[in-house]
Amino acid sequence: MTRLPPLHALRAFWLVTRAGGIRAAAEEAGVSHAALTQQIQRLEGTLGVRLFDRRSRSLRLTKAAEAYAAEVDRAFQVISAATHTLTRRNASNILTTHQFLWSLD
Amino acid sequence: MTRLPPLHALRAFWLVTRAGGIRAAAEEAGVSHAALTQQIQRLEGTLGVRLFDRRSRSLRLTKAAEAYAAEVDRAFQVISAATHTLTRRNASNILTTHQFLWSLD
DNA sequence: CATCGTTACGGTGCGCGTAACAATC
DNA sequence: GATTGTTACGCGCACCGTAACGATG
Repeated sequence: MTRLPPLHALRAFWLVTRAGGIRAAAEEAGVSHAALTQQIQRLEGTLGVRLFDRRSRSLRLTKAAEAYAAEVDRAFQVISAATHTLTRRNASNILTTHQFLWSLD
Repeated sequence: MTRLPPLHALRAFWLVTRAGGIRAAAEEAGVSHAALTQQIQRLEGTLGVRLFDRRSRSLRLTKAAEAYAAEVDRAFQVISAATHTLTRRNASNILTTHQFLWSLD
């Protein structure tokens, strides 16, 4: 049985865990922090699992979410690397402004 | 530099490569075949790479796309497995009808 | 003529931004 | 008061369905 979570929400989760915070992740990815908050709430809702401990004004991964974050990171890096090798250099001119969001250094 | 393609389009690509055809993939995933066609066109457009050879009325992976399909398959299986272990059994009742689409056996 | 992929056309909810808020350092 | 995450509100297009089409075995 193969069932995927909402992928854009998963991407937001991935960015936040990498950056260590919502606002940092938002700036890196070029999106608003409100968007990331919504996506993470959606992910927690659909999974039925609390992914972050809200402590004061910072986020920390739940124990259950730590292993998950590691696997998600692995998966997105695979996708990123494969996409990069596929499109040597003929892609950047076709991407719309919307795809240019969500690109990190 | 980390840049992700449109993830729903990538998911469609994944389904089609697994099922060996658009209509088969659509039936498996519980979506319309027209939706899959659109997603794959979007993916090819944003990547700037032709992923399938259209021969008569069947699809065959391009040489360039073969390695890509393998990596994409790996990534989605990682996500699927990790999500499954994270949500032992407390998730299925929260999923909306929309998430129930795109679930395979 | 049954089945394939593509195209045409609309509707709707997801994904996003802007702007405000509450809370901690 | 500077900075954090959250909430409120609204907009546009990505995403999907239905229905028709052209083409091949």
